[in-house]
Amino acid sequence: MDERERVLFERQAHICKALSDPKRIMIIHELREGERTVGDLVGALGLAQANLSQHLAVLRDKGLVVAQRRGNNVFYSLVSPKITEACDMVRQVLAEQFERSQELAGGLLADRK
Amino acid sequence: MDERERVLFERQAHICKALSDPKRIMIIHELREGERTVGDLVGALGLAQANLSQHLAVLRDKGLVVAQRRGNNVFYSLVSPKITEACDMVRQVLAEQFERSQELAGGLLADRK
DNA sequence: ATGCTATATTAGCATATATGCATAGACGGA
DNA sequence: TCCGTCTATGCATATATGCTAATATAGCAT
Repeated sequence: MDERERVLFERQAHICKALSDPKRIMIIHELREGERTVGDLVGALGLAQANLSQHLAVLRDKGLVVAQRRGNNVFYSLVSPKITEACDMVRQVLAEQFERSQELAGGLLADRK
Repeated sequence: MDERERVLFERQAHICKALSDPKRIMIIHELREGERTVGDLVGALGLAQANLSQHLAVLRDKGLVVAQRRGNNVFYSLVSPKITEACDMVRQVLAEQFERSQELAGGLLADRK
């Protein structure tokens, strides 16, 4: 495993870390519909403004969202649709996990009859 | 945002958290070639056995890998190819980030001449 | 049983992260 | 300029994470 690859893995890990908080996933989920102001997000997600702003800062630092100030508001949007796709793939992993646990549950019922 | 969705986001976050460490990404990268014993992984990745074992435990707990004992060895493998796909999508996000920074760098050079 | 190899777990420490609260900064309007 | 609104930052604290070293468990062979 060479050094270059090691660095890539590290950066990949950083991106995943940005996605590893439910509130940040909610933010991304909301932004997939289009750009939103901080106030919009506070309303939609019911988070405290300061807290939301901190999570937005994390997403900004990892390069997943961009902020544009327009007048009194700051509009956030996703840097790339790939981000949504990545989240969707993780969702699919999750879906498979549920399927597997349903199979197990089904097995239990089958044993019973 | 209903309760059900909130729970999903939390579980999604847990999966991402499992992917948010470079060593664990290396493990997954290695496992995409097929199943590996803990010893194989120690050799391939150059991690301390105890440390590796802990990371494997994380991946196990989050349901991303499975362990099967055969004789004296424990073989690990990915539960699903979707996991690899999810990692690949994250990699693509990373790739886009590099492209963007190259564009910026290109802009600098252009300004200079 | 004993010992050997392979793997897992525990404890302790250092570092990082999330959160709430208070406050600071930016912008538009009077 | 002063005010009100929108957004960001700093600080204190609680919790989580990763690492190492030591120890425990499981299976195989003698």
